[in-house]
Amino acid sequence: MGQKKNIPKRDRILDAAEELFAEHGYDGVTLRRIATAAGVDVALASYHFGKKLDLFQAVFQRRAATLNESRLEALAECQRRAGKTGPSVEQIIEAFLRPLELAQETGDEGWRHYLALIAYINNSPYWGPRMMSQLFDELVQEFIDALRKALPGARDEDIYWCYHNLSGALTLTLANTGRIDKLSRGKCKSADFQAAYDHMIPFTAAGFRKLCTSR
Amino acid sequence: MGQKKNIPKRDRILDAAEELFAEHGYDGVTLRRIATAAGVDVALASYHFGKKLDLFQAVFQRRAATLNESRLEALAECQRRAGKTGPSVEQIIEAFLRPLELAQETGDEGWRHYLALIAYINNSPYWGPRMMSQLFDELVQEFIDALRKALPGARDEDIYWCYHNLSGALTLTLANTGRIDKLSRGKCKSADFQAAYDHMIPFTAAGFRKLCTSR
DNA sequence: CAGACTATTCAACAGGTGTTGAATAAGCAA
DNA sequence: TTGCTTATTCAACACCTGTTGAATAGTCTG
Repeated sequence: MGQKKNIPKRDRILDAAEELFAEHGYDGVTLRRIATAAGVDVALASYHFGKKLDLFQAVFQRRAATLNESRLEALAECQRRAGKTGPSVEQIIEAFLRPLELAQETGDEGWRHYLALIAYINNSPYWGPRMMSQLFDELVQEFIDALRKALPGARDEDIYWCYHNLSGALTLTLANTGRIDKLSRGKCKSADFQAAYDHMIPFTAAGFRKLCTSR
Repeated sequence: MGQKKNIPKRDRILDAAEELFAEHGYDGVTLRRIATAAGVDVALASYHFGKKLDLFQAVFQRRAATLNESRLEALAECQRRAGKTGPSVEQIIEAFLRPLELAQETGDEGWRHYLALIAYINNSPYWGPRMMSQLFDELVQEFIDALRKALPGARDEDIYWCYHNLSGALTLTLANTGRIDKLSRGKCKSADFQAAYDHMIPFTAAGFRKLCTSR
């Protein structure tokens, strides 16, 4: 139980904030609750991170670079493998999603909480426009470019709407609300991310093909 | 500007709460802010609705019945039209989505805010499990049943995962965060709900077919 | 060791929170 | 009108919020 004593308190604050922000949102969490969960005095959060909003952004940024790198690497590798013809839609979407699954199944609960936080931010009319672009736009555009090449002749408008649908399905998966468990009466488990992506990849790939293939 | 003077103050509170809760979430809004936006004293919210949480649920419930009826009616009508063979996947999804578009384009901003609130709740690990089931499970199961008939031989697990993807795409659309506007550099507008559904219907229908058609 | 810097806690603040009870106004029946 | 009920405001409460400055402990360098 007390094995986290080794982790520096600064990091324990980030971990606690990550988990609580992901579940209750920015305003649903107080600094005192974060401090208590981290086993730390309230003032320490201010000392390390300044204002509450700065802590929120620190949590948001902590894992962003790592995540972007692993996804870009996955894209690069699938492009390498595909050779001259370029990767298929499925392969691109797989590169977009699988690194998330890996992060979620890593045993480190932090990644699961972090990705739930991304879902919270991405779905929020307030935070979404303020925070998503700065860290994820560049990555997304890379994937869009790859998709454009895999879908020659597709209208840009259609590609972006398809990506919107993919992003929505992904966001709800990351949020990990457990709703599908109830709906399906246990047949599906929202914590089973592998199953989620196994279904999401062919599902969305078929959608892209349907809308973006000239016929 | 002052044309809402006729609306009873009780309803003005609901309207203001609806809009603010949808944008900032439950904890991001104070009763005082709601009261100010409604042009009303703070205590009036408590008088009409009791606790803050009760007001939140009142907002959540106000339009639920109307919404469910219009969607069930759309399903019934598409089933009537389809006759003995039953409606196609596209037609079922259309019945699931179009009433939302109608509500959003009705000129009454309230519906747009309400649906954004649904998106907030559905994507929240805290509120989702607590609030979605009670009002929307029955409706969803009706549509799932229709989809089962339109996709004979499909495994239940696959159907539910497909519905999950549909629900995610829909949720992000309702949230109306404007992110796709930036990403597409204006080519797509998240406020253009008709365009959103025009793309979402064939996109998700193709996904259902891909995963739920035995081959 | 001293010293300097960092990390952490303690105590307190000014302001905001939801909620309540009494006071006042409005609407309506008799 | 008189009464009664509902609607609305006012004032206040006890509590919680983020933030800060001073005080204490810890860590490292010389």
